[in-house]
Parts: sequence; structure tokens; C-alpha cells
Amino acid sequence: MNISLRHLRAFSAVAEAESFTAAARQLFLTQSTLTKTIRELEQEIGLALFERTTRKVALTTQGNAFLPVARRLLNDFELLLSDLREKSAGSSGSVYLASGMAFASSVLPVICPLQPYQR
Amino acid sequence: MNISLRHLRAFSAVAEAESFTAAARQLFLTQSTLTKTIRELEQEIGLALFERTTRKVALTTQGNAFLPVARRLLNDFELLLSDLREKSAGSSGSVYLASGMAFASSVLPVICPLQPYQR
DNA sequence: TAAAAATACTCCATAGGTATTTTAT
DNA sequence: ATAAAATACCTATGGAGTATTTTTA
Repeated sequence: MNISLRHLRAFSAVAEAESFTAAARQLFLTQSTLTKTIRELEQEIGLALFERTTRKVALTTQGNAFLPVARRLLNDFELLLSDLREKSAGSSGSVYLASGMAFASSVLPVICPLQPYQR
Repeated sequence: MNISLRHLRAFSAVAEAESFTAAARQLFLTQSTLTKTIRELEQEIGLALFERTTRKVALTTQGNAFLPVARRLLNDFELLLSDLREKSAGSSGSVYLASGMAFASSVLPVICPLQPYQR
């Protein structure tokens, strides 16, 4: 297995909601999937992150230490993404071209053949 | 699709090696898999990260901007993990107990039944 | 006893691989 | 001509779901 952002998101959500069922709703997942994800995470790092009964889900001491770091990481990642998307939007806008007939019929077709944009 | 740390690792490795084949070796992956991973990443963020010919792989301007951020993120993640593993090791060491006969035969079996350690 | 977590399965998407083709030096 | 990237295709793992069982307030 390989710890991924998915695990961090799951962890953060459960910590926030203090409930697997509620967190699953927020993540648009089922309680079952979320339980498995958290178990995977706990097994991989060899630590119990939550103390659970069927009535209460609470962070363990280690879970408490883990939480802020996990959240910062998630936040950094989201920032990186939005940063990229912004750049992406900037570089994929429309370009309007005006030219005389000669240029439009001779040069343009050569440097801009009508093919799916590739880069 | 969902950008993951796997994509960032792939990106970082290719940028470092300036070659898909070489980076794949370092990651213990095939060139084919790596090519696909990078393509996924580029499609997802809508940016070309590399300028490639069969002879040279170079970062685009956007790729250059992306690189340090991606690396910091990966680094943070690795730090988080080693931190956790350290804590994990700390909380799973051995405990040595000494007691008199009475305690050892009456109380201990109740609070420490011989079962696989669970936490 | 009722609500929530855990478990047992099923399914499908995708991470990974092999083999081949394309491309640029 | 050759080495490297791209592509086509295949497989197996695991992420996600449904249905059910277990647990505790």
C-alpha cells in the first residue's frame, strides 16, 4: 500500500466530523469505504489515529499530533493545484488574429494547420 | 482522474533525469508507465510540463515554475511520514514488568490477557 | 433497541507491465 | 541506424459500492 492524499483527506474529515458516517457523507463516500481507508492508513503508519466506539470517534494522542501536519499538507497541495489551474487558464485563452489575404492563405495554413491543438 | 503524489514524484524524477527512460529506472517503473503518468498530469492541469523530442526532455516555463513547489510538497510529505513512523516506533517498543507472585497471577492475567497486541 | 462502526462480498477503473511503433539524431 | 518516446493492448490490484453483522449507549 501507499499512503496518499486520499488517506489524509479521509483522516482530516473524520477528525473534523468525529464520525465516520458523517464524514463519509461530506466526502460523498460510503461509511464502509471510509472505514477501510482509515484502517489502511493506521496499518501503514502503525498507529491508532482514532479511539472509536459505535457512539463516539475521538482522536488518539498521536492522531492529535498528526492532524495539523496532515491539514497543512492538504492545504499546500490545493494551493499548488489552484496555482497551476490559474496559470493554465492564462495560457489557454483565445488568440485573435487579423491579417491580409496573402498572409492568411499562404503562411498561416503552414504554421497553424487545422489540427487538434498540441503542445 | 485525481492528481496524486505519484504524479508529483514522476514529474520530479523526469525533471531531474531529463529523460523518461532514466527516470523510470530510478523509480523502478517502465518508460511506458512513466510516460502515461506524466501525460495524465499534464492533461489534468492543462499544461505542458515538458518539451520532448526523442533526444531531449526539457522543462517548459510552466514546468519550471511547478518544479520547486512540487518538490517542497513531496518533501513535506516524506517528513510527515518519517515523523509518524518515529512516533510509531516509540509507542510500540517493549515494556518490562516486574511484580510479586500474587499480582502476577491474579491481576496481570486480567488486564493483560495473552492475545495479539491490539491498539 | 437503535444508530453507528466493522466486515464480507462484488465490481470496475487504473496503475503497472510487455510488445511494438514512431520519431529525431 | 539507433536510442528514446509514444502507443496499443493486457492484467491485477485496490478503490468504491451494497448488504449484512457486530457493538455499545
